[in-house]
Amino acid sequence: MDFDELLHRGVAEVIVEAELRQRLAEGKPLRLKQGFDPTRPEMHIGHAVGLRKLRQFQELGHQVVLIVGDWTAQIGDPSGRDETRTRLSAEEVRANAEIFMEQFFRVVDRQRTEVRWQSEWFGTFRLEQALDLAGRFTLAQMLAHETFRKRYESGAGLTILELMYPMLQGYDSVAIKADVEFGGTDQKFNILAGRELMAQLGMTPQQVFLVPLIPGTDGRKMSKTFLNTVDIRSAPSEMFGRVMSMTDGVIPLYFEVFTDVPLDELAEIHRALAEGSVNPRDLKLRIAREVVAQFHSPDEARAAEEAFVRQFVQRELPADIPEHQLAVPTAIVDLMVAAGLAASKSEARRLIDGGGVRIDGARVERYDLALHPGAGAVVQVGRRKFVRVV
RNA sequence: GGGUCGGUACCGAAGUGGCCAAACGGGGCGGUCUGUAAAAUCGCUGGCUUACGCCUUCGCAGGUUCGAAUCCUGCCCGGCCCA
Repeated sequence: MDFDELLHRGVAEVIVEAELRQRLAEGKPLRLKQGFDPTRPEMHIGHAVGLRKLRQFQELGHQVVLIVGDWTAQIGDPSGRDETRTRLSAEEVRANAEIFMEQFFRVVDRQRTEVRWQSEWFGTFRLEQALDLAGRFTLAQMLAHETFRKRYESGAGLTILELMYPMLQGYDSVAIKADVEFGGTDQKFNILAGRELMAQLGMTPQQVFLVPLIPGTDGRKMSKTFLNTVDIRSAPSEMFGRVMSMTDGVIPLYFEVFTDVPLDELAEIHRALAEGSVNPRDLKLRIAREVVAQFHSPDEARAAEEAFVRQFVQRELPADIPEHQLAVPTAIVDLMVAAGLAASKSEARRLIDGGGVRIDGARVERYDLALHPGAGAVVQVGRRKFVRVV
């Protein structure tokens, strides 16, 4: 991969690009810092954009340094937050770190990664050092940060502790001698603080590498609250389906950031979409296949695709239907609740009223329809929930 | 510390004594259509009940009333203004 693609494909901003380019050209291994906030260990593929970048750098021989923010987790990153965040216990941090790393190393090469905990240097930090740090930044500098300024001006709570956050994150860079720090665009301020601090201490300031926020499957900001995420920990079939539900508008971008499809082919895809000479579904299948292959394996991706095509394109029953054991004849509504197809009997009835429930393909009309043990009947709710009665 | 406005279902937001399980919008779920896309369109969106109906819910706790989300008292939480 050439430097142009490395520094531009799926990248929001590089500061200072000319310097980083120079360092890359020198060919010496760079230390790439990636911080991790242990308050939020769950990742979706939006986060993977940055991980893929780290991997690409690793392929060129560079070293990733993953920092577990066990100390700053006590403060809570104020970036983009309106409220003070809750703190975590040491056990919670440890458990979250494990969850995080399991996902992280699905993309990033473990062999070329050094894992460091903030407590290594902050655990023995003296007040003297903390004061020295605080003395290197002015209030005006901190208030230049949009988040801080808004909270300060609106009269909402803003503690001195929170003002320390960027300094601590910056000190991490000093401690591990980072050459480049990676992060989302929301990390710009914090990473720049590190750059500033390093310069003050006579070190070569780290370069800033910012990756963009990727829209979710519906085109809005990818967020749990919109239910438009594709979670890295989701099972292959689930992941495949979630990717397939993407709206057409994000297809080109997803190709760009989640696959290695060459740039000229990317342009080709753009054109084909615009003139309607390709079925968008086929493009989506390809993205889904590549995404699942990355987080699981090519074999699982193939299996997920086959299952998907069978179930949703050919409209056949999925190969793998969960079974529900029955001891005595049971009314359909009770079965639905017991098998998790409906949250309550009232909901089960509403689903039946709405025509969303089928047994062996035939629409259910009555609430009291009985199912018998061992019948092997397949109960379907909506398009994707199935249970076989045994 | 004072003043003031407010806390309603997943979210936003009406309702200000009975017609309120609670308008409307969003989201979600389901039907039709389809490419598990979008757009359209129809229905549902507290629980129990085959059903009549019953039960729980409008920040929390009490009270007034035949009857309260709506009135009163206390408490908790938030916004704005003053100090």
